[in-house]
Amino acid sequence: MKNKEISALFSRIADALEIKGELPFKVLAYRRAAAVLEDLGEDVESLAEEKKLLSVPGIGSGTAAKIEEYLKTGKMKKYQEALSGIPEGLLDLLEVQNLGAKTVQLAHKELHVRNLEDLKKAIRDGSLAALRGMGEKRVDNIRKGIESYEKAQERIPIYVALTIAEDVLGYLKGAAGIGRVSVAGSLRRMKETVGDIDILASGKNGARIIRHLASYPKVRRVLAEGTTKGSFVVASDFGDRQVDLRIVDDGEYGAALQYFTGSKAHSIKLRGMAKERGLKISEYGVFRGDKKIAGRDEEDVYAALGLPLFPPEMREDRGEIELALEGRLPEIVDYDDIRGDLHVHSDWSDGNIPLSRLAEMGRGRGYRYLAVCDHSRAASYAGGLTPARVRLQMREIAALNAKLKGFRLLAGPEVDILADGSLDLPDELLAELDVVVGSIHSGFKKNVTARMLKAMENSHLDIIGHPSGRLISGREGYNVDLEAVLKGAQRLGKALELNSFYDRLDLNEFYLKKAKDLGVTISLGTDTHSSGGLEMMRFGVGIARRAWLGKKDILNCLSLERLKRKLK
DNA sequence: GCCGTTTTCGGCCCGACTGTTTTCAGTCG
Repeated sequence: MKNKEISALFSRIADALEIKGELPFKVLAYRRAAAVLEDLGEDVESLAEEKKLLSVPGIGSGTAAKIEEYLKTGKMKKYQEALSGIPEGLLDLLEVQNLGAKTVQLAHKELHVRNLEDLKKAIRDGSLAALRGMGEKRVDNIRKGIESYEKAQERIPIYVALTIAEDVLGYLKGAAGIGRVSVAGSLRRMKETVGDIDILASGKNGARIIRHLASYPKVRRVLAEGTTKGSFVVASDFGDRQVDLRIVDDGEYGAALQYFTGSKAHSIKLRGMAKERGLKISEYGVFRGDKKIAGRDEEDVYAALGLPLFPPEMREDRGEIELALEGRLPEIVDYDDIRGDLHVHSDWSDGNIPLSRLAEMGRGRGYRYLAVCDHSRAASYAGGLTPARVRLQMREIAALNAKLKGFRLLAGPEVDILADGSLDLPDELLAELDVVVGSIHSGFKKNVTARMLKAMENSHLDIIGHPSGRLISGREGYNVDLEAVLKGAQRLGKALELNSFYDRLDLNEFYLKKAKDLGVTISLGTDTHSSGGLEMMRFGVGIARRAWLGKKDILNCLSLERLKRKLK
């Protein structure tokens, strides 16, 4: 897939044009094209072959031609042209907070700044501060921007972001005069990683609420502090992270929540629609002329445009608005539709929770079942179980189940898919188990596609675990053709896992969407190894919702009885 | 550069905050 590659080119073109002072809308168009490509589920190359590039919103005749040129020749003339006269290191400066194209352009023109080192020098010797429109404070802010840029603030995993956000939310609720309060932004939309943490609150005295948060002991630095808006650096177990807080009147809360939840593309489309209908949407409400017609609740804002209240996870401008207008918005899975967890480890292999405790934890969450999926012997590093140990564990599970009412532990190892695609436990044993998850744990680059396909030929296998093998924190994943695996799963009637551990979220939302389109069933498992692990289910469901999966697409929305029928 | 049940030309989301300015420009989301 060359999606990312081409997206990066467009992004660089946008940066270069912006520094050169090109028409802002042109820059925006390249940015939009880059963002669309980055987020595109389809392979841009196959789209180009099928002559469907123009059907992608944000791709027009200009960018389509450039994509085709690049696919054909490996080059893009516009790219060379845009970057001519721009030193390599200059574009990177746009990543620095508080430093935008205008200032970069100025520093380049007046001081011949070519890269970060030059910029730092210009700050040190005072030449930057001496430029027109600059001054001590602006330079100081740029210096701080460089500081955090050099700390290479990567994107924040959703689990980390939500932990910090809920901590701040708890503190904010103690503020005098505070009304409603919620997370917003990409965190509310449950993206797998977020850039920053957005929180919205309503209240009469915004300045006081913002001061309240500024005095939170975990706030290390106040970046901005106004009457409606504040930015803070908050300390956490996961490092310092930026939290943005906005305060609005309670009567504007719905409009503000809609606006600050985004996504940007979704909101821009709404604003365009509003304009067509003689309305105006802002974070303060929906207006006809000077008259406010909605704003207190999100639902009213959407209703003013004849739209339903979209689940935040669907607000990505991926066709949801058009479908809703036709009354065909799909119903997606809810957080409490999940009847059980289909991937947890116990202290029999590399987990640290006894079976009896797992059963209590599962029941405590209102589940009807929990699949105990300890590793098989090939995963020796994880204390993988031999066939004899598997049988022993099955007996203990049966004994526990005999004592449980309305809840079952399911016996189901996470069996290794070996180098030749066979499974790491004998067929006659697999036949006796409730559920069989097959996963790759070694040989990430070796014939992974063929091995997975062969494993799926085994009639005892039910689910392929973490099919891509990627870790969000930085492991690329298997060398695998997921399209082929999806088609194999469709043909052989197997389920694929959505591993819901926050650093995996594997399959990702794009392949999940494809799975849904192919009618492939998805199984949600948290890959729990320790206490708190079951909580990861919310991230899996969040991603499932982003992929528009419904109850019927998900194995563990089934009752125990129907699940058992489906598995055997 | 993209886009169109008002348009193939002429629009393109819009407001807060900050710092530099005597009324606004840059940056951000």
